[in-house]
Amino acid sequence: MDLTILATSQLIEYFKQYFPLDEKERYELIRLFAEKQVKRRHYILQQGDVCQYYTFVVTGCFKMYHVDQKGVEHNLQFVAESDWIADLSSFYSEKPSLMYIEAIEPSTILQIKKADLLYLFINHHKFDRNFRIITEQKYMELQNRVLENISSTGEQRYQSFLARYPHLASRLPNSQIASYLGITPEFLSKIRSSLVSKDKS
Amino acid sequence: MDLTILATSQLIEYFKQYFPLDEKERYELIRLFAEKQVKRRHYILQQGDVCQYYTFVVTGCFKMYHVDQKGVEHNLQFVAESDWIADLSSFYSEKPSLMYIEAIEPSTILQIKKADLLYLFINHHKFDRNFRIITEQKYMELQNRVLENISSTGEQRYQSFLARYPHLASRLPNSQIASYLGITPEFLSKIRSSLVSKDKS
DNA sequence: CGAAAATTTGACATGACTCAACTGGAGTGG
DNA sequence: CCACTCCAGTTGAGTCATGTCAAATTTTCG
Repeated sequence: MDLTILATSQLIEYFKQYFPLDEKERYELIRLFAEKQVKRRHYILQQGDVCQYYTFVVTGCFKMYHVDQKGVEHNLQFVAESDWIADLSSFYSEKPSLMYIEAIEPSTILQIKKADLLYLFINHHKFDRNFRIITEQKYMELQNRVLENISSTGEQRYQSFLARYPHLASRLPNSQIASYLGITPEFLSKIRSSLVSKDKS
Repeated sequence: MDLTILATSQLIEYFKQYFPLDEKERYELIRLFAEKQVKRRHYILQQGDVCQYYTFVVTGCFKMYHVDQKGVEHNLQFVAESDWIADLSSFYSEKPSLMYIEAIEPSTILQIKKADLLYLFINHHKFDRNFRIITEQKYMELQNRVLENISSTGEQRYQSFLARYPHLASRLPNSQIASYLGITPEFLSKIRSSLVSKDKS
């Protein structure tokens, strides 16, 4: 049995949210996306490498992060089922990435190479549209995050993260969430214990 | 003389960076984008209104900001010549916006309505591609900003802003830059004076 | 079960905010 | 051309938010 077809059918379902795909388009997805299993703590991108693939997460969960000069990790994003991940800047420029993309859970992914994605864009312009819409949605999310970063305290950002991404919050260690919020794990721990005492009162 | 054609020619030049346009496409741009003059301190979007237009800035400069419950402004972005501005979230959902978009300088803009933009996407798929690329680039920029927000001090973010957007920094009052960076104007002033004494030594 | 990782806690240090007072231009009107 | 106002920017004192480091505790997973 060809597992790729199973995984790809999830990708096809995903695209149907936006626009129905015809048979030729479905065929191209099956042909151009390669399935891969990734173990927990394994990388699909490491700092210094060029990001070669645009990745669709079928099952599992990843984090993309940067490591600064002091060796501290800063989580830029988490992605789980039916979501996309790539370091776009490295992917399009073909320059070494500053990021790591690491599996937080054992995961199944579908990957497409840059040349194949460009082929898709040129020959099936529906994908230009799909990726325009996907990117616009991610842009809005990111804009929201920036707004919170410049206007809210760590406590407010934490509560907002819990409310917005409950499916992620329950799967992630707090230290990872702290890194995403831009605070230290110690400080997040203090926030959490102060929330507990607020709840009681 | 039709000034719209002059302004639109700048828009056409802008699109040429990505892909050349044929005559029909140029004609559609001229037909669907409306030129407008905006005076300093005037708004093209106010909180509570639906964002009706996707706006291309021909000359001048705008800021998009949110006003929180305490009445404090938080600058989400600045845009100047040959750049785009809209509250995408309100534009696509047609729900009231939480943002203001205000001219910082007397400006000339070109605006397109949602229905006309969708018409463009459907009938000239090159624009799906152009806007996919534009949004991808803005996404990368925003991702960079998030990374700085969660990993750097106010001083580092200020220096990085000066280096990355010199054409904006020279035109903006410091209080506006402080709001963009997520710090108070007083604190930015202290950062600036500490940088001066560092320079001397 | 045991080792390693994650979380909590406390003392202290620093970044950043608040508020209020002061300074120094950039208009504006006489 | 001067006096006046107004607003952005600066400065200082006190405070709050968050970071640092180290140690204790709990949880996770092999």
